[in-house]
Amino acid sequence: MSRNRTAYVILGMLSIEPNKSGYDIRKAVESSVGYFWGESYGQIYPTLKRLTDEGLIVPSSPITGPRQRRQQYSLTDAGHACLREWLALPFQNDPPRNEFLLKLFFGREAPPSVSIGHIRELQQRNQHMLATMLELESFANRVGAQNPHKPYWMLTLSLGIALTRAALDWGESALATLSQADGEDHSNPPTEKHLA
Amino acid sequence: MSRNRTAYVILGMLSIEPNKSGYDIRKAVESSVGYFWGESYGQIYPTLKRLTDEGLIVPSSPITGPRQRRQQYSLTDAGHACLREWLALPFQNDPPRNEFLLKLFFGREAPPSVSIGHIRELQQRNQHMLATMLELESFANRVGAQNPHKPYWMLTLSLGIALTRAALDWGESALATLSQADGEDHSNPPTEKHLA
DNA sequence: CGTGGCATGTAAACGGTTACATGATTTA
DNA sequence: TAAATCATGTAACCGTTTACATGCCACG
Repeated sequence: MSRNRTAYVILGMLSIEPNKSGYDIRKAVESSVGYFWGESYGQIYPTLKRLTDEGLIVPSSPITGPRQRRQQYSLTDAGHACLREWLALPFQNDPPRNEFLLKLFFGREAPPSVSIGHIRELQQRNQHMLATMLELESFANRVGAQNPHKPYWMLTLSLGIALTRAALDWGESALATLSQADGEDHSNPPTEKHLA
Repeated sequence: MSRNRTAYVILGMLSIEPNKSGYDIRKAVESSVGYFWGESYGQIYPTLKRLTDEGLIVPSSPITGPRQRRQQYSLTDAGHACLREWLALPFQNDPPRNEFLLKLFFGREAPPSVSIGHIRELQQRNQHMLATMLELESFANRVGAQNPHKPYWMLTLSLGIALTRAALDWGESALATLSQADGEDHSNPPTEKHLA
């Protein structure tokens, strides 16, 4: 039943702003929902073709020949309806896969410095993410005050910001905990046995 | 270069407690790291065979015939080393894909009640998750006080708890925001046009 | 003895990324 | 016109899930 989610990303982006090419869509995804969703060209272009075949989108501007530059698309009424239908369906939580937490969970197999290093790296990435999202937030506040999508965009942003802040707080105390343990507990990692 | 992550989950679980079967490993994953990692049998069993071929694990108990019941495995020294090597490698953050946020981002395409419903559903799932994790936490505190893995397990748990709490807080205020908007703004969702 | 659940395993399909190929446009 | 970059597209591969097949064991 459930179709490719990439299709709905495309429909959604075109519903916000018509006349977008595959390239445009990719860019828009990256710069708006990039912190919780990713798409690759290898997924976008075939899906654009499929959606066209199904009549959910239409090529809107220059159709000059194969490999033309900047082929743009817009939603049809059917496409619009399809998007709304999907929106009303219950969301699935995508299977959780957090390699950072996985390594931390098995952390006792290695010296504490390994886990400490991972947490420091996580902190850096989160600080960077936080800065990006705050920038996006203030940008959205300055521009487009009356954009009807804005309330929803701000909601997604504020969740991202809240989660990242919580993670940063956690990281601080986790580093404190592990540094302390590192000082006390040196025999922890079970080192290679010296067998013949 | 990078091999299947399932392999490391298996190595990690066997490093914590040897003599586990594929079934055991699946159960252990579900009940310990289930809130940030998932594995399916279709992934575990082939990987067990491959790891055996590569000498990273060994079948430890009854080898009676094909399809024997409860074939168990343990780590070899090579397997142990392989696990530690992987632990020290930088973690990759898995591509973010949050369908809830995606639907919320496009939320203005539908009536506010749709987004409100999704957020309510999210709140319920998160409350359930929080309860599970808090239970796990108190269990870990009661039992296994001197388990050497415990500090690391508690760290992963506390991050999960912190993130879930942050999400719940966000959900409350998001519901308030949207309910308010729902009252004021009824013309928002562009409804189906009445064309012949 | 037979039924239901436990445990193992496999094949096929799927969603997605990666790497590559290619044309078209800008810029120097 | 040469080089760089923009934009489109495709084929191969990969990890994972799903559905199914199959025996084994416990329990009525």
